Amino acid sequence: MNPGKSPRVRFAPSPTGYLHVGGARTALFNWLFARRFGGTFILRIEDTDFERSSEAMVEGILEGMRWIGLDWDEGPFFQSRRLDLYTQTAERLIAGGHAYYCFCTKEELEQRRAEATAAGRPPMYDRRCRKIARETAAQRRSAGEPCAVRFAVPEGGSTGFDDAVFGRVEFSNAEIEDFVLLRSDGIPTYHLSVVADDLDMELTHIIRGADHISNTPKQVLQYAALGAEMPVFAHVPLILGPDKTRLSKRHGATSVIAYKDMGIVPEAFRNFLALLGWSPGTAHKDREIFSSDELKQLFSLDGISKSNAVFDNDKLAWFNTEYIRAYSSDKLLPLVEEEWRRAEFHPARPHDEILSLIDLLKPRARNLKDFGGPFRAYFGDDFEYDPAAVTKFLKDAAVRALLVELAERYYTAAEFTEASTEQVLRGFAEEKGVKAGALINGARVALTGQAVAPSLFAVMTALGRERVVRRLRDTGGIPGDV
RNA sequence: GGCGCCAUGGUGUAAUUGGUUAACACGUCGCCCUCUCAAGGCGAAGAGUUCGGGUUCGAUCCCCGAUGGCGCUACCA
Repeated sequence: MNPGKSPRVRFAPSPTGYLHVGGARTALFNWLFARRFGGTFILRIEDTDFERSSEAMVEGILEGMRWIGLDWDEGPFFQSRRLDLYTQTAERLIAGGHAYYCFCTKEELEQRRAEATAAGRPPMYDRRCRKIARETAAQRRSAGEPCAVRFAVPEGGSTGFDDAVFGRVEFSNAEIEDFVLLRSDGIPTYHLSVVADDLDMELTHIIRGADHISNTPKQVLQYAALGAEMPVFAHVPLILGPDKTRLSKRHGATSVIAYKDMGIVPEAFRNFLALLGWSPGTAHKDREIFSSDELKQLFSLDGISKSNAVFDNDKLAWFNTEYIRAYSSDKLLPLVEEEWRRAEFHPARPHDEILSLIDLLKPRARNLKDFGGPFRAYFGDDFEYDPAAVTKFLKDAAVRALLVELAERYYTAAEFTEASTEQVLRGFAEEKGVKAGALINGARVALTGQAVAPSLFAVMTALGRERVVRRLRDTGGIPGDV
């Protein structure tokens, strides 16, 4: 790294879709890198493809970044508002003899490309406009003939760069075509706008997806032509779906926000993402859970692996439960409340009771959704009985009848504590000659609607005597097979 | 097709950078615990490092080749 110069990095998504997991990880790595080395993290929106870009997508990207907790120091900058910079850069390139006007139309190019492919030749631009004399070109241009600007790639030799993760990468110039810098409508292509901006924003490190490796030489060529100092390139391997093909909607959620909607805790997602394609190394090889601060302290480019990584939902789910379990109830509350809002559920319990209920339930939570679904019965009376749970533990009419009878024991009991409720139930079971377990399991379903719950007597005291009695009395009316 | 990159159990990653019984985590399976389900505890299966050659006393690690996967191959980014 360049000593004495604090790093400047950027995340530069194009708003043609929501923030997807690959982009999110690239953003995360950039952010981590900047934070680790006291650098600057810049957000730049590459919206020069007017056809496909939209403002809604910009908002979606920002939302995704905020959700995983990535804050940027500069921007967001929009390339669509910086067009002057690109035309100026193109002019500099033309003046220096590194670029030229091309009058070929899109249709002509397509046709020639098709012909070349059919003839088995590489479908590269044949450089015919490169031969047009400068004055002639200027004339045709001022006469109003539409033209694009192409970069004049050197005829021989090769172009390469030292990638911080892949090492030396070299391409023969013969493989690089004279790519378009400025379209005939004056809008720059990606190739031009990236280098113009990366230069203008004085970026020191370009950390981006490995899918950009192949067009990096096009940028290197421009740096050289402009006499500019090259940044350090660090390409990050891609994230694949379980079938090892590029992650796409086919594999389920691809948008980061979808994971929020699925009940994933942002810190868990971030932690999971950080370890996809990066490792803190031997010193921490036995750890998986890293706080944001720890990641900021540990991250470095040389921990990035070279091979693509498969996105594993199971592992993400594991991170999620780890985080939920580790959270204090008041830290978890806002997340749970958001889930409730989404589910249009309005808990009918006082604040402090809600907190202790969260503490009671979180060891069994894998997902924020649990609080809006399976755990509803704890927070209010608006809940449903899980049919599978009913068939499992309440299909016996005798058990149901006993539970109704048991309700009266609790109604008249002197006290209602964890110990006393257990004592009452076990005594009752013995008296009736049934196994306590049968009653306990049945009561669990009657009280919570679920077959899964914390210890029954903890549940009872958490619910309170009034609810327990009422729900047990209603046991007979619970729908399901008897 | 051309060019580039990559290759450690099913998945994510380690391996003092040539010397280990190839480690950890997720997942899977079994047992214990038990009022359910998780968790937890204990244990197991699962890779000889894609394959084939080399270099070396010795290769996961270096070299060559093959195979496979991925990426790029636009007046998209």
